[in-house]
Amino acid sequence: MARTPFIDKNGIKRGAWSEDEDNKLRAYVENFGHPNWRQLPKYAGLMRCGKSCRLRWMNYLRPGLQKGNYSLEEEELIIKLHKELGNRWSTIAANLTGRSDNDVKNHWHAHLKKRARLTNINSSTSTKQLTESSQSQSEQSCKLSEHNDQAGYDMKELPISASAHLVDTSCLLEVSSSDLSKLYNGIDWIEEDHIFRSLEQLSSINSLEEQLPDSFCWTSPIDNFQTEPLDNIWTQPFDNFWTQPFF
DNA sequence: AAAAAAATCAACCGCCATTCA
DNA sequence: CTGAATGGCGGTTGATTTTTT
Repeated sequence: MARTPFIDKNGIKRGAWSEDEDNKLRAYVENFGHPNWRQLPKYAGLMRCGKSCRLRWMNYLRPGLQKGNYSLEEEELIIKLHKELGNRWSTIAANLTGRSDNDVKNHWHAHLKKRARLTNINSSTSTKQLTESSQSQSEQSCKLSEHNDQAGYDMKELPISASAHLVDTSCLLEVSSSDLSKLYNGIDWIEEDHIFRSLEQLSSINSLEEQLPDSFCWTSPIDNFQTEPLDNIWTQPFDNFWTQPFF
């Protein structure tokens, strides 16, 4: 993951930090603070440049930092703030406890970008409606075919069906067709390359739950699903499937 | 089992704003 | 005012790990 450590032509160490370096930096900052990052490595006994020390402290060593395991609430907040603020990562990170701007930025690019795009695609069905739909469990209908993916998200795996019903707040759409109900968790579902097929009776949902992302929010109206790889699904007959355009 | 592709994420780079001599 | 020093920010990279083929 990290870059291979090396000494540059000025005698400055670069690349991944060793545990020993971490300890030196941590010990120094905890005792003396960081009034001057450029001077710090000299006094802390580090061969790093000040910039590297600052980065290491801010993104990794700083107390109270939280790594990984973003909650659904955090992810939704990031998406919301990004929509309002754009790529102002430090401002966005400041609204989350224990997250560095670098970490938030990485998480955005790795996990949230596509989901946010779908949220935009679904903007004709507002967040308000999404919430109301979830609370009342009434079905809010929207035409998938009306959605225009201006952001260029690759929707190649999604068939267009007659209608879609929002069923909860975590980008879940229940897609209905004449003889088959399918469910997908927006982007996460596509990333997983699975389709969630509704079955009338299913003894267990364990296998599905294991494959869902941590952020997945299970909702009561959909009790029984099983997963199948997309390839399996697409080889099976499907009403109007091949005549319907993709989006 | 092996190779290729994708994902991950720590660290780097260049630029900008502010401070200060 | 000017310019150097500094902290901070956002875009990007790339080594390693994980997943897929």
